[in-house]
Amino acid sequence: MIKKSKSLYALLGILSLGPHSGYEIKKLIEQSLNHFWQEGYGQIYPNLKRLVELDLATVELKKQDGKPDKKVYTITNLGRTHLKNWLLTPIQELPKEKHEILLKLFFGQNVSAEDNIAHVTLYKQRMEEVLEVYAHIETTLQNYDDKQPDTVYQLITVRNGIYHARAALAWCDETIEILKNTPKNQS
Amino acid sequence: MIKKSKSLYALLGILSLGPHSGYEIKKLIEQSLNHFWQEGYGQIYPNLKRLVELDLATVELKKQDGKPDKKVYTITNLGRTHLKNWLLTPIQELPKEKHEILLKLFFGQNVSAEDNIAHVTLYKQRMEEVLEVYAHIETTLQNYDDKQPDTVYQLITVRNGIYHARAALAWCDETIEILKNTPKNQS
DNA sequence: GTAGTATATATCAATAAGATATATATCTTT
DNA sequence: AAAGATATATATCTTATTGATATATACTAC
Repeated sequence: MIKKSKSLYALLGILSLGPHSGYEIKKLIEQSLNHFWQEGYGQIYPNLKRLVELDLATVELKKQDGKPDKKVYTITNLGRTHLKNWLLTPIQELPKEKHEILLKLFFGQNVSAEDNIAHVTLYKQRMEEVLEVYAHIETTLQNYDDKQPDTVYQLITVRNGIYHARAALAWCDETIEILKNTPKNQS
Repeated sequence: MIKKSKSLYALLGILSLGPHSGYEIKKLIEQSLNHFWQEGYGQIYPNLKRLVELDLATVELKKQDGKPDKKVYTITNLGRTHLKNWLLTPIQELPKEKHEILLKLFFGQNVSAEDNIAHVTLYKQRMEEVLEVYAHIETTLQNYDDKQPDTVYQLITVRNGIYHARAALAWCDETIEILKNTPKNQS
């Protein structure tokens, strides 16, 4: 166990799939983990250095033609052990959300019902787009003939996104109906 | 508009409900906003100072019998204007979640299916407890005879929590079934 | 009387987020 | 061919946030 920070484990997890540079890791997180995890460069580069200092990864400078040189990080056996230890540790706490639209709605009596309906309508549109993206990823994963062992794990995380998005859409419909029947009480 | 930070608006929103001390605000956020918003003392006290500096709130020292003195903050008219401006601004982005269990499951091929099922089972238990809490709050809100204007807004935020929790539980059931049918592939 | 809890404010260190600086190279448009 | 946008790649800086801790008062329960 290193610390409470899960950033290092996120990086170790990515490196367990293969050697990567910091830039590649950022792209990978944006493409695959974005709906439940985010890391910025300000976290990735210092933490990759730390991984090397802790002997959990090694670095190698790779020269590329037509592109700037890159530093490729490879997980060590010690790194794999640390990752597995963390993967076996029971989850500590439930995810904490910072949900801007709910914060606005909680103080909704300061503005009109119409203004609040507008927020929910916009949120619904965004979530419909998100759901489409997830549905597309799901289809892609299901069409893999070669059932690689990690496909199942990618699938269940995407399925989580789909469940969440559908729940959000149902809540939007209910909320819009409730707010439509709210008497005007502009303060 | 002050900054990108929504902490100040969360504080202004609380103060729009009535004058409060920093300690009271912390308790209020823990009790009412916890499922979609969190603030620590390290945010609350410095930001209350900022609110006063920006003329968005005023302070008053209140002596109490049996309890330490407290500083009561009151929202100003300028503060209400700022709050309303923010409440009328369309939501900027979708909530970003840091979801520990999904991070672990994404790298789940590094351990056994049973280990991953254990995580989901624990998560399901936690979410069942959370759902019960929300359901209780919902009942309390619905039993208010005097339909205060802000009750509706509290209700829709709690309903959001209920939708989320139910979706999480359904996902847990599906995920456990999928993982039960996963061949052993301990790496 | 002393341990624990509640009230109340403040602050520090660690972590995280967001933005920007720097550099190389390609591709597209004028 | 110059200009501008985009992609690759790393690094860093400031601000924001979290989590923990320090300080103090006073009530409650054993």
